[in-house]
Amino acid sequence: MTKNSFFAQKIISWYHQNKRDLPWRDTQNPYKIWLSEIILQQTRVAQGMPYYEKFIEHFPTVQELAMADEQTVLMLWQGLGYYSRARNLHAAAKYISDDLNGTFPNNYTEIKKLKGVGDYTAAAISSFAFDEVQAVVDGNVYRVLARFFGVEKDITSTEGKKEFRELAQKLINKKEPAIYNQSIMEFGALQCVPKNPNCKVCPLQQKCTAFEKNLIEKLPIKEKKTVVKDRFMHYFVFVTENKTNTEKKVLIRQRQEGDIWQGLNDFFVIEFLNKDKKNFEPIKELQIQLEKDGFNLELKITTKFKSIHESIIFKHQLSHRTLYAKFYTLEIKNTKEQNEFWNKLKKKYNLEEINWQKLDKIPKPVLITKYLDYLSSHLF
DNA sequence: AATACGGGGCT
DNA sequence: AGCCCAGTATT
Repeated sequence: MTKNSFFAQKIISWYHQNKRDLPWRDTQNPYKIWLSEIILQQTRVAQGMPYYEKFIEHFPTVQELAMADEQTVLMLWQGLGYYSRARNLHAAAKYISDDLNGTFPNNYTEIKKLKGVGDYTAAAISSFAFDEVQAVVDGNVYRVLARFFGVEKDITSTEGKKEFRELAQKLINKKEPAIYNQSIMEFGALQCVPKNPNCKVCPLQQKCTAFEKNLIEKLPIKEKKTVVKDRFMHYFVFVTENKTNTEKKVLIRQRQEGDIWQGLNDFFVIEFLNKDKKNFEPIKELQIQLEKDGFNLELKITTKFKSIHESIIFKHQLSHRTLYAKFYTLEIKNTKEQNEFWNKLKKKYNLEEINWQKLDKIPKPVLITKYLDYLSSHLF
């Protein structure tokens, strides 16, 4: 038996004995498979599962997803991260519904034309839903192949990616491509895990190059590490002075293109990139910022506020950024002049006025949710 | 080829 | 604190 056929046979038989029962595995419905694959990009099964269930419940078919508005889709995606996935998912649903007559594309090339679908996802959908012979290459596949075949190429290089892709395509079982693809990924997720894999019970051990050469901990080789930069954020939460949350209004801002959290909502913010401003005085800094933006202030800004509450510093870790955020809640008085100030702020910074309670109903970054949770447990 | 883009879990 | 996760799009 060749090493290649040994590999394919062993992982498929391992799969039949060890596979998890996952809701997107008992179907060939391309919509459900597509949805699961988008959710699972850079995301663990355990984290993605509840989101998959929610989406299927809200949008049983691609048409219903297409008819939703983007804020609703982002609301359901809230907390999962990489929000372009949700926006692309929605855009692709509209494309399928409007331009493809509601029929899901049925081959690799057409599937890859969907926004948010790259090599991996196109291979996954076309093999799982349409039995096309397209080998998937995801993080699991890199690890399993690198170890078993002893491939020491850098998986972050263009050349390395190409080599793994060709190897994967050579190994795929042409009779049952879907099962083969599921097998190698499940094997990587459960058996050939990144740290401390239990090679003692591995059915591939006797022919595994990395095991033989003691390279398990070294492979796969990943040269480029992501650089994490700091961001210091000072959030200004403008609220009206009404007593109850029902009447209280707050100014929010929908985040725009070219930055994190596009399409989600937060508040007016003053930011520093490299290092935070020492002794940041919120009212003073706000005034400086407003004047810089051509704001014509008739009054000393301090007279406009009934109260100011300063939060603790929230440290929020993203994969590529460390965020340090502080929130200043500014209660604006309910007088004619102060209302005018409120309206100018709204217009100048494209803010939206909503009831405080409505904050629950709009999509927000986890950082903002943490702050709101902190507020309700410490102040009210 | 390099960088941006989230959040959570595990070591 | 670092690494990884059923990666993709943009520059």
